[in-house]
Amino acid sequence: MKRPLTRDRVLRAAVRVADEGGLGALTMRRLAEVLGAEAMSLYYHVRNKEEVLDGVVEVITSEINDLVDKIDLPSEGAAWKAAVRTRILTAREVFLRHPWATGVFESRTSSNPAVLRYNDGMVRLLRDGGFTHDQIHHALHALGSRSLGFTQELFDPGTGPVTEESLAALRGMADAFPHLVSMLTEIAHDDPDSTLGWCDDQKEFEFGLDLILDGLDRLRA
Amino acid sequence: MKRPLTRDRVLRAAVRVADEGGLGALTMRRLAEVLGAEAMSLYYHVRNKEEVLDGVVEVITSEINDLVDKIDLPSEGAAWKAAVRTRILTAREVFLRHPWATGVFESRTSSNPAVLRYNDGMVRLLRDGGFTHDQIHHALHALGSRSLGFTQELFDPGTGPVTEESLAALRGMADAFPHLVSMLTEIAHDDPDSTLGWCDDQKEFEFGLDLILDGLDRLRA
DNA sequence: TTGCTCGTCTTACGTCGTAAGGCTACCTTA
DNA sequence: TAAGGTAGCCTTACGACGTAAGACGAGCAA
Repeated sequence: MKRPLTRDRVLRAAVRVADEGGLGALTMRRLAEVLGAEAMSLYYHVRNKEEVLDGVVEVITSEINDLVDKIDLPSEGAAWKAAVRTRILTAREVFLRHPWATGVFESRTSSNPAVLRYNDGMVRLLRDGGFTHDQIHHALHALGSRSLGFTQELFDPGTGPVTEESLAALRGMADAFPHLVSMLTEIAHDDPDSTLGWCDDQKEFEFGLDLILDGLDRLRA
Repeated sequence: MKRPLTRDRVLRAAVRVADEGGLGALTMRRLAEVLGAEAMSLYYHVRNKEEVLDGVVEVITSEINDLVDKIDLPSEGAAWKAAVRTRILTAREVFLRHPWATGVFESRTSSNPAVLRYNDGMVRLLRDGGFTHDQIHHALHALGSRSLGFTQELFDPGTGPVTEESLAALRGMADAFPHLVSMLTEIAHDDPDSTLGWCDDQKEFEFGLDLILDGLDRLRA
């Protein structure tokens, strides 16, 4: 890395570092290292680490915008739903490439240009669908982070495949959490194709998304 | 603070420290200080800071469980919706008391007993409503963190009240984000009761919640 | 009395973000 | 062309963090 430092190069390098080593690896020193510079040199291009993280949000969101800008789908009237659905699932792909990034988005109320631009496009699609501005406002809040393609999961029976041990552990909790356990055992039984693990994140995301989009569709004038 | 240290006292103190100074104030040294001890003494009762944070999740969720356990509402058949709604809005109150806590929940896949117990109760209510186990599973994923009463907002026109300056700033962005700006100006105009700020978080939360609950209700057999 | 073990404290290490200021290469301007 | 300034990068150092290693004292068991 011999080229001169740039705010833009710094931010792109930050994404690269996090891609390789996770968010924990994103250190000012490590960031400088991959740029062939010293930590303090970064501060000429960036006020502090917070600004690096803000910049990361911007880089990721720009990546999303580049993708969704290429989508050319009708959005007038009833077509709004498919258009919004595609937009959101496209954005989601970016977060699948940068799994660490959701944590950064969660930690700041991002009002940078890229995020505003993404939301602007969202408002346009909903407007095409015939929603009022007030409805659109509610819709954006109802979608929350889902509009960018990710959700906060609190319920996760465990990553990894459904093993015999985990089923045994489940049976051990049947007394303490009877309803939960009987649900999970049925889930595991219904889907013996257990290599995928307990839950199919993508399917669940789409289920929740469709639930909301269908609900919104019913509100249209 | 002269009483002997306890894992439980440590965890409760952690919640207190975060309540007073935010999550950033939750330091092993600060935590020891409010307990009248030294930092390293904590490690006898707690493996590391991660375990403190896990414990904080447990304390907060227990606080939630204490509240929702007192709810005595019918949940059979169509009554499921009101029961779940009340449960979730009750949980939400706890996070309004501990605003910093959402960040802790987000940062870990919490499978501690308290969270399992909360989810167990949720499954029971949905079961009472007549949902299949498979539907309940989808429902829990669709609700995500909303089942505990909080959401990840990415869209926030700005905290604080709607001032003349912020409206002027809005007009300045009309060229870059036309749809977004025209929506926001209409929102601000429709609701001149601007002291509340741009968005009523509680109203928006309930809107999104009802959207999902209504959608689920239509799936019932 | 002796010795163990439980709970706490002292000291210290490595890592983090970053403040303060030094060094050089280049540009401006007389 | 010489003088001075500034842009860009670096060195050094500080305080805060999590925590490893082990010392210390009190209480109990033998």
